[in-house]
Amino acid sequence: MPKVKSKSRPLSAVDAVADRLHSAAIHVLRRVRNQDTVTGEGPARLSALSVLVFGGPKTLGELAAAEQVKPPTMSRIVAGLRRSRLVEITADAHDARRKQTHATSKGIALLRAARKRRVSYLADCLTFVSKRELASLRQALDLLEGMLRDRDDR
Amino acid sequence: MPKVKSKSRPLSAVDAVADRLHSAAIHVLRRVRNQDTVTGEGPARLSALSVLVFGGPKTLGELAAAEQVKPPTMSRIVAGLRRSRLVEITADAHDARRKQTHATSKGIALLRAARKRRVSYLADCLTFVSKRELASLRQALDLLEGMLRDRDDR
DNA sequence: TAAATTAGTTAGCATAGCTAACTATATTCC
DNA sequence: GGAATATAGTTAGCTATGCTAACTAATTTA
Repeated sequence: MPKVKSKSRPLSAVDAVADRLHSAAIHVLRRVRNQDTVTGEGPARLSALSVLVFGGPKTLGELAAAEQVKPPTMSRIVAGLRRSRLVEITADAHDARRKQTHATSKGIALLRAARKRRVSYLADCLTFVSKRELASLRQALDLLEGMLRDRDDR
Repeated sequence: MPKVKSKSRPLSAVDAVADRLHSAAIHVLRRVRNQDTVTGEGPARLSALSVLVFGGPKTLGELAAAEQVKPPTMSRIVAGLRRSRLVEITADAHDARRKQTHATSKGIALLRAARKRRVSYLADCLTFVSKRELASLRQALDLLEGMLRDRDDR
């Protein structure tokens, strides 16, 4: 959670970047979202499935935390994924309350295809970007990823 | 719509950046989203209101196009904003089918406050970022904004 | 002026978020 | 050991947001 209010640098400059960052994030996702509709699964399900595919099996609570939603919400998301045979649920060996959720091969395949479409779309958008610009984008992403890692609140 | 498939640069490098860009956009928005809950209005309403505040009055169709949703969806969003007295609807002078939607002063105030919260949150996250890093982020945003402008399909 | 198009709404469906209240299992504490 | 408490997940029910299909009303076109 952000606690520090400002520092030496003029705040307005940071504000402007923050504002543009927010706007750019919205617009990037809007474009990409359209590429996902063909999967037949909604964004919350695809996102949860992605956590399972790239992070391995998780309990419902872990998934909810990873996706920053409440348990009842994740319960329904997982139920939907299960109906579509994209995940399977198994009992936890050490705690009968917990349920391990893991992606099926169908789930893995679907996610990989979806990811490929998304990435292809953005990659196409980046086709005419110069090497130097691409490098600066990469640098900015390093920065953002670090920032998001440091501030993993909420 | 992306039509060109690739070019000279090795595709995997672009793919990796595209993938990271997608992921970063998701995570930035997830953080920021929480800051908006105190307004009592959902994301779709705030986003539509933002279009009205910063872009001036719009017809329902224009708003739907700007927000990339279908008219019935925007119809309901506008109805919600109206119930909360954040927008007002007036008849179009030239076409009786059209309805002009414009933000009220209450709507403008609410949006400004929400925007301030969002930007403050992100700005706080960026507080410990160096001048050089901030410059590279700014550069990357220039690039992204250009890319999004060029590809204003869908 | 009749037909076609366009703007917006209404109805009805699905997903996705929440809280409150519940069940079932684990843990803690006397 | 057993009662109280805490934790994991589900169920029920609300709101918001997306869609398509079908409708009304107004405008344009033929």
